[in-house]
Amino acid sequence: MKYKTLKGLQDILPAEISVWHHIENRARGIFRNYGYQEIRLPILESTDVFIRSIGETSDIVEKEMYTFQDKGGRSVTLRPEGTASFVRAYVEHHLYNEPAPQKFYYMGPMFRYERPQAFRYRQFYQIGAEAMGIDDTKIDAEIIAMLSNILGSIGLTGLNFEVTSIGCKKCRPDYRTALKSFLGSRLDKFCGDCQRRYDANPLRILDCKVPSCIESRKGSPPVLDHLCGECREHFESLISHLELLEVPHTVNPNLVRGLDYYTKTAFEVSSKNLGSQSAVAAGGRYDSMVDEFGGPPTPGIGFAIGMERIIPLIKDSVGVTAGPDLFFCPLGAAAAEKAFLLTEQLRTEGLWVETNYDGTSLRSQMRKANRISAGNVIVIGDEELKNNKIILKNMTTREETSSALEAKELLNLIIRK
RNA sequence: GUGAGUGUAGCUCAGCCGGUUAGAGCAUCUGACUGUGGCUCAGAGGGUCGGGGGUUCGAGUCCCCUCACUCACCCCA
Repeated sequence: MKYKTLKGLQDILPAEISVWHHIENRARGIFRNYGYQEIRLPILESTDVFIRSIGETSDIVEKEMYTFQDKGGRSVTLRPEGTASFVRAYVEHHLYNEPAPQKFYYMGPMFRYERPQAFRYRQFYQIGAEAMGIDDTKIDAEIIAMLSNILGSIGLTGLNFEVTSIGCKKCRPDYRTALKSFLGSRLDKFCGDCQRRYDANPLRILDCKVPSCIESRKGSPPVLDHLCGECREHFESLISHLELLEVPHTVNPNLVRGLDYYTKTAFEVSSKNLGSQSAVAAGGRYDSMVDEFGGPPTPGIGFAIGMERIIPLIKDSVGVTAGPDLFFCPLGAAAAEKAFLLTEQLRTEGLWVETNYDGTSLRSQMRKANRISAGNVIVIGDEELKNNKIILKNMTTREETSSALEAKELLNLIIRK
């Protein structure tokens, strides 16, 4: 085979598209109820947009971006996630001047140059939402409730909602140093990965699954105890609002975000029914990002759902698309011309109609009609042309109805069923 | 970037210790008292055995290299 998709990229074929439509349609319905409006953003951005927001030392920026030079010598990058592009657009178009909260959603592909594995691709699709301009935790609880409703409406069950607070620019550095001083004294007891994490991302050590690391980190200072007054209050308020809305959730202080821009609220939804890539959606608050992009200080919160992560969980329960309303089986050249014309006429009237294009036997035409799940079949031969009468056969009930060989009458006959 | 596994028909796979024209099921197409589908039966098309090199009288099978895919680690939706 000469050409194939690039590593980690995939074609989405008609056979699987109904699952995608199902998810997108359900999500759109819920977004509407919560007042979120669609925004469509470019896939390509100036590289700085991502470096500045996601963080220079994050894994995404350090080794996962599709970055290249355009013909003008500018460094551009295929977006590895949606929020940075969104905030750029939010500031560029002064959307903060609309009444708060401003609420947006988007759907589309993201790109990360990673080694592909189960449920992880280099081009992957996300459905994301962003709520801007409100720092009250009602908006946090509301967006998590909305996420829960979307996932439920799509048909997902057995999900685990985890929430935490990762602090803000004031208290996070304090916690980081407190944690490092605790871990530093016993670093030799941790695995190689954790020793490397000590400098790169010490919080990640709290999430390591190696048994000796779990043992060695016992007694480490709890994150939530090191939040500043404002962040602690915010987190407690979030929990009480989640309880008010009856959104099921568990507090996981060791949730780690790979993006630098998050502040306070962070959350993640995972499924036990996936492989090691168990996160199906994740998000959090980003209260200083708009500011950093040159806009007025504006709080924001958002999430993204990973399409490829939820599709395997529901694909068996989503029905497949049906076949044509009508299939013509013409016998002979004159009948084929007539069928061809009627096909066109009935299509313009709103029916899905197919006809046969070659002169094969009736048996094989019927086989084809059956194979493509046609609802009805009409055989046209010399008799039918001469008498201007045909018989419409319903392929599921085998019931036969006679009719004139004329578009209007056929249309009525099929629509009535 | 690291580690392991797998590459034979469109799909799922069989192919013994190396041995003659490489098989099956499903799918596709055709046919079964020449105008009626699903079931059944018969037949046909479809393969440079991922690619290259080596060993051998002989390689789908053994060895080396390479490419691709898969899973896992890292990290993440």
